[in-house]
Amino acid sequence: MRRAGLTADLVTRAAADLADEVGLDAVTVSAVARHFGVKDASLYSHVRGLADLRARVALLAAGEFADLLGPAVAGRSGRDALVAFADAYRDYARAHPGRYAAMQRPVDLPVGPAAVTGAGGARRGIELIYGMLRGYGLGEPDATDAVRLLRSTLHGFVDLERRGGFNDPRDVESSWRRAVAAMHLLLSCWREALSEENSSSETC
Amino acid sequence: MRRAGLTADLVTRAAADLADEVGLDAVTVSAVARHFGVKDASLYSHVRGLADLRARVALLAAGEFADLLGPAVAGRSGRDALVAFADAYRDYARAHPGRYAAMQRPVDLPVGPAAVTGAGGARRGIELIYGMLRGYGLGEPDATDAVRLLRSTLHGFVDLERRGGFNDPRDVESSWRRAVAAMHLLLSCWREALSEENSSSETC
DNA sequence: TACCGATGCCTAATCGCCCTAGGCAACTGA
DNA sequence: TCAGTTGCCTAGGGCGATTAGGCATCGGTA
Repeated sequence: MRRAGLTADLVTRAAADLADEVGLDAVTVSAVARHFGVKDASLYSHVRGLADLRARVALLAAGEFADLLGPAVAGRSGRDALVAFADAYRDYARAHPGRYAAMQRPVDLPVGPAAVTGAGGARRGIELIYGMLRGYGLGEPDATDAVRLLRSTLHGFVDLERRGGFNDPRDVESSWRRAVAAMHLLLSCWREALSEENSSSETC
Repeated sequence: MRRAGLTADLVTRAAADLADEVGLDAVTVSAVARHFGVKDASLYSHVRGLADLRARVALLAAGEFADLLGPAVAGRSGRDALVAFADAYRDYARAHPGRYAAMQRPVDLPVGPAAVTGAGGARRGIELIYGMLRGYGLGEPDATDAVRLLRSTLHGFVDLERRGGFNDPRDVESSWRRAVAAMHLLLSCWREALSEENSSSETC
């Protein structure tokens, strides 16, 4: 009987692709097994179970994501960097909805040494934002607040868009560009308008 | 044998409470049945199935949510209204994570006449934001873009917070206040800084 | 009060998926 | 060539979703 030649990596990659196609919730051990023409039980030699599989997809995605965002901002700064970062962020989420969704849930289970590389992906992503913001000259705790705001807006927009939350006929692309422009404006204004003291000012 | 006296409403409410306790994903027909001391099959007289149950929870939540947000902004305007709205939004999401999650997924299945009231909840929520923004004097398409941006940021923040996405020691409350302040600043600036033409200006 | 129809809840049964245990065959390297 | 490793399989238990069909319980009516 021919062997399918599975490995944890192959299985993870197949699961990730499946997630992008049919949604993360539809990713099932059985479905992945079917994809390889193999019985469900066979996957358990490579993956601990469903939770482990999902965690691996999350780590894979985080790595890919960071690998994509890094080059996007490399060599740019200020507004250019922000726009490139934001667009790369949204593009990835739209091209890989399942992977993106997988990334969102916290990875509880350690998955071995590969976890280091993968978890590094998530961290790397955050670091990238911090680095990007350096150009806007923010110190702590402003930088943390700004990163959180930026992450919230990017994630929120992408998440609402993915779920079909924008029904108005108005072009979503334009709304996105405006949103990114707004983020740039905000980051530029931050020190004057949003720093600790004058948090109620209208210095616009 | 005593009857449990179930109704679609009771079942929905129990499912919503369960979702808030253990997470939306853990809401199962069996679990809700157990809660009533009843067999799973019995629920199918009141609810079409799991998808229907989730849809009902979503509609219930949307209604409650709008009922909460309305009073929060009533009688306020400008920054006050925005802060009250945002806080009510976040408070609801934190107090009712399961209901909030249920609201996020689109309701595919019509659930009968009750759907009208419920779906009205979602619409009402959006209308509220539009109304609130009226104070900032935005016309179309600025208003739509601004609503989308505001929704994105609020949802994104709340979603990241719920998932434990904020790890830094820096107080999340402060970050939230800054984020809301930032939204206010943005809405105030919008016409000067973000309207169609001068989308690249730094008029801050 | 006695009856009757509606309907609430049950049993029985099927299916899909998760997961474990144990076995045999297909690869690997000596 | 052969022994050990390991990949995939069969067998089986458990749980959740869902359907079909039955009986008891309820509300209303004569």
